[in-house]
Amino acid sequence: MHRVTIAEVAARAGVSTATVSRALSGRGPVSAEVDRRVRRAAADLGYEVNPIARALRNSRTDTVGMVVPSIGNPFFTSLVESVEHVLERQGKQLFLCDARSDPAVEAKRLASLAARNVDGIILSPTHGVDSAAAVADAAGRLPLVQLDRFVSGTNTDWVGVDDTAAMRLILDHLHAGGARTAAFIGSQQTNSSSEQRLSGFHRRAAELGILVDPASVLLGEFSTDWGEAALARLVATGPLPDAIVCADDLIALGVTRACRSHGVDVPARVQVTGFDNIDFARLGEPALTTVDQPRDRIAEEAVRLLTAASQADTRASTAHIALVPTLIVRASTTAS
Amino acid sequence: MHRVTIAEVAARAGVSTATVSRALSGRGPVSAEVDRRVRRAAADLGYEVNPIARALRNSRTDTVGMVVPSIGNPFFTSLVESVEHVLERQGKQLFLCDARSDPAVEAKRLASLAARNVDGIILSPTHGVDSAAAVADAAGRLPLVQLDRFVSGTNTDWVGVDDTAAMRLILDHLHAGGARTAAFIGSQQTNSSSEQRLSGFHRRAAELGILVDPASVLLGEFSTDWGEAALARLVATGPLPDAIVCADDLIALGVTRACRSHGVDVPARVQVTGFDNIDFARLGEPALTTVDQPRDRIAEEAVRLLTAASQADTRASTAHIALVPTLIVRASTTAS
DNA sequence: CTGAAAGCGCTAACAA
DNA sequence: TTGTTAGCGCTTTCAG
Repeated sequence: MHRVTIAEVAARAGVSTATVSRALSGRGPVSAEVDRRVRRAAADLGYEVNPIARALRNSRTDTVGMVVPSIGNPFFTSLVESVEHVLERQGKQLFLCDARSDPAVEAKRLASLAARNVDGIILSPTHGVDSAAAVADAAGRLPLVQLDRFVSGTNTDWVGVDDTAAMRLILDHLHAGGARTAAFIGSQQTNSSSEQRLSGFHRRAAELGILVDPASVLLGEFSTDWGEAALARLVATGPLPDAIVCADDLIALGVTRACRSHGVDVPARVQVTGFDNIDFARLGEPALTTVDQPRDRIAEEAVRLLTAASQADTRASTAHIALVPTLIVRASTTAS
Repeated sequence: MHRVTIAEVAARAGVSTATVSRALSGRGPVSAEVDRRVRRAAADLGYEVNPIARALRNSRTDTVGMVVPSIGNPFFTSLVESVEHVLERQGKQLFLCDARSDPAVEAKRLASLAARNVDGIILSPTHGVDSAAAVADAAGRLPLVQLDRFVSGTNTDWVGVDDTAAMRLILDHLHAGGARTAAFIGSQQTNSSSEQRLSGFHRRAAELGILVDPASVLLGEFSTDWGEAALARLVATGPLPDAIVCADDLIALGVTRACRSHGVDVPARVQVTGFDNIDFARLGEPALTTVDQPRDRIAEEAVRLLTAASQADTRASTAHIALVPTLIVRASTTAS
């Protein structure tokens, strides 16, 4: 299985390798006649560029790296899909890595991507603090934009959703549905999404006069298991609130499932909301009211920022783009 | 942002680049003293190998490519997680690609992986027929093992689950639960999983004397939407069967959801089963009885086959490894 | 045990 | 417009 090289194409077309390179890459002057001969020869031989040789020469790979906290979380996979779609239009490849919610793994992946000379990195950081060193390091070496979450103390581009606005939408809706007390089930405050959503929750609840028992703010992780466990705890410890605001759809799915097994009626006894609008949110029982993240927009902006960063030599001021989310009303809440 | 090269390490250690290479890669004789000096210099300078240069020289990348039909399908993402886990133990990286259920995209990804000199490819093919050319081509260039599904007419290693055995488990269980008529909701017969599951279904149903109305074999795609649509069709066209066997969990989740909205009691009126045992199967209402695929085993075997294939020069006989699945009984069926 | 030198496949000066 | 040449960073003969 021999790999055809540019030299063989050159020989067959009767020109030099430089000319072949110019003809095939389309930059550099080539006469129409020679161009034709070269393309012909390349086609005959079944020539394909060797991206590795090209990368070594150019230190560019036309590849973007992406690192997400967990490929098992449907929100991130759909974000990946959006990003890949945008990149494809630019003829770039995506190199996807899973950090397995572990800053150490994440650091390895970032280093490896940088070593592989990807043209830029799109990262949704695993941890708001522990990810800092690796992120700063990677950002110092190549263009990097953070997605959805960001690491405190880093100074890179970021694009995500306005969590505070989202919480406003959610709480206003719950309030309209009659909620006067509320609980919050989220993840440990180890990432920005979690923090922003919780603080947005507290703020709007206060403004609306919705009571939040500190004991009913439960922080675990972004998973259905945690949602189930947290609801069990709420049931055990006291009277249920009118509404339970969850930091993401996985948690909310766990909560509604636990409500079913505990005989708690959703939304009649307690309203429940999610966050992200993953596909499965529709399928819960009841279907989840949630906040939709404009993934395609997020992906587009991220790629745009990356492209801009690779072109500008001067590190221009960094951008923080917070997109406005949309409330998706379904059966797990009462207001229309 | 300058990248440290082997030459700089050599200069600092007062040796040649060849010696540095030998010391750092650990092959080739190096005196203890020199070895220490080199490592010291490398550490001081923060040297990291350039994987691109190494790949160009060695035509090996320590990277395995993986192509799945859809990264949005949780079954495939969990398979990816398993594979990555196994590879990590061997110090290899995974390059993941999404074929978006499109043989044309898949072909591009395969070609691109081959061009990038990955050491091998793990593929779950999108289409049983249309994927053939690209798969054969890729398999001719480097080690390739198919996972879960396979393309007819190709001759590569394969590892997956014994679909026929799985259908036996499912139908025996449904039969024990009293089912005497059954429907099948699957995807178009464009991939082997689909075909095998359907034929396994028919065979065991016949053996057990379970009646299958040809009109109740509905083929669409692996998605919740299709599950919902198919159930609506079953409801519209006639008396429901005692059981609905779905070709994967996504379909089953759609079916149970539609059952709720159509007021069909699961499992009292109709039993429903899924396939794959994705995380969300537990969360449906009712929780899904399904068949668990031993993902970790599948991943392990796949990587093992790949490694074997890269080492043997002679293309040994190809292996087809069908692992035995396990029935997971939950609330969507009646037998215990 | 170590160094010199060639070369993986490609592209960008520089010359012609 | 085209060819010659050097070199990206690394590994591996081949001499010493």
